[in-house]
Amino acid sequence: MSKCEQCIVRELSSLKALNKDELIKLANCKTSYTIKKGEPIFEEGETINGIFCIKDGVCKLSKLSANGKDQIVKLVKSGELLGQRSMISEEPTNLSAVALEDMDVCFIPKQEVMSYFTSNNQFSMEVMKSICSDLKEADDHMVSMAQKTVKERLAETLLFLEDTFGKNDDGTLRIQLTREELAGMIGTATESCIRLLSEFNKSNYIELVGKKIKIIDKNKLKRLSE
Amino acid sequence: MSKCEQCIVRELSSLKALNKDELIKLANCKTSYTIKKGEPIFEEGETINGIFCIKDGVCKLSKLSANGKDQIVKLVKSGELLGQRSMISEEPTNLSAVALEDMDVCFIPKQEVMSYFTSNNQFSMEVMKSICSDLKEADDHMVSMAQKTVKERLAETLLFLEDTFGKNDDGTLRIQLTREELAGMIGTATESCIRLLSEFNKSNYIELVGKKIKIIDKNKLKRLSE
DNA sequence: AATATTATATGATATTTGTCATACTTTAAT
DNA sequence: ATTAAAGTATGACAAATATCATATAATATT
Repeated sequence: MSKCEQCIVRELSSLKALNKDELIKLANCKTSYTIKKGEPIFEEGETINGIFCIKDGVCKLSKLSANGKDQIVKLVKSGELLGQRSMISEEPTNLSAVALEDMDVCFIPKQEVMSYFTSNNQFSMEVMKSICSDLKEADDHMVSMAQKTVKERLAETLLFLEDTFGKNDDGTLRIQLTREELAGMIGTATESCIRLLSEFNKSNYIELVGKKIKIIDKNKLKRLSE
Repeated sequence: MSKCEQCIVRELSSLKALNKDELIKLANCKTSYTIKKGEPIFEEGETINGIFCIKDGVCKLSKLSANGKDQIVKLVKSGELLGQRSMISEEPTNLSAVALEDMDVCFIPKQEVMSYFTSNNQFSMEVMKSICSDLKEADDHMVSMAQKTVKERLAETLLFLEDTFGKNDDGTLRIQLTREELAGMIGTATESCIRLLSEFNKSNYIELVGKKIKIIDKNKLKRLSE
């Protein structure tokens, strides 16, 4: 059982509002474990009795739609918390969380989080702010989906992926998504996604290095996305 | 200056967690006013230093997209609070709020709300829950936008409007939206929306009574929306 | 190593949706 | 009351996107 004090999640998430005593309590009640790429952290419909701290790795939050396609709602990366929404609402989650890479995760039981809510007002405010920020993102995302073309959304998403997850040494996007997953992010058919990637490739906006994607012309993509 | 105790907003919103003393304080610091149909409560980019209580009427929360179309993100009706997101984030709002009918509204200054957050933990939890519920709705809405056809979304939206705002005596939807606004809700061109309404009309799923819409076959619409 | 499976790619085609033009109807303004 | 403006409606067409078919490449399995 490691201490939580130097953990990246404590540094970056709402947990930064916790004091020393609370951190010690936290270290004693958390459970940590690893999740292999492709495995779920939780699935649509489950009740979540606590929150997950992402120490390492990235996962996708997705929802299976009526037509059988998996819509990716959000990517969550190390330093972030997961499951707050469902825990606070006391409702089963509407999303599945599946690891895109091997992950290190901790689980904090609900009881513990609730005790912070009552004892530490700053923590409550931090959590509120982070949910508000999710809400703003979700609204903006919704407007994108409703008003932008698939091409615009693909350009936007590629830029987002580079900004958020960075590049490998060879310049390709560090985060590894299949074409199907990328299509699931922008809300389109896999074939349409592949076709547009080819088009971007031919136009020299991006370069396809096997399955990997390298952004060549950020400005063009940015202009395209607006 | 009226008391807040019997107000519908106090009954239905997070304000139900306030105690007597807090309600008296609230009644003393709130400002109430009316807003005419078509007028804004606030506009995209404004900083919001408090929350609005909707005593009567309905307003639309919308965002102007790059292509000049107004995407309606949410409708807010009497009994609900407005502006929490922006106030808590301490960021300018990303949405405009415009009255769809004449409205009665109260404004509670930020300072006052913040004092409830520190003094009344149950109030904080209620606000958190309501934002979480907005977030869930936004995510679901996003998936709809991404995965459903315009026809499915129109069917879904018509059912939502009847369920949420009810019917007039003649069976038409109580909430009065222009075709452009309805198109703005489902994220499509006004002409496409009108065309599909005509189609639904011909198929006897709905009846167009002038500008008003009357749902005839709920089940067919429900099946269509899935 | 050989085979099966999955992911990526592309063509052909159908369907959906947007755009532009125009007419008609209702509402607002003078 | 007349005119202007805005909202509703529909046709014709273009553009975007999905679907189905098939080929190839990469990966996993035996």
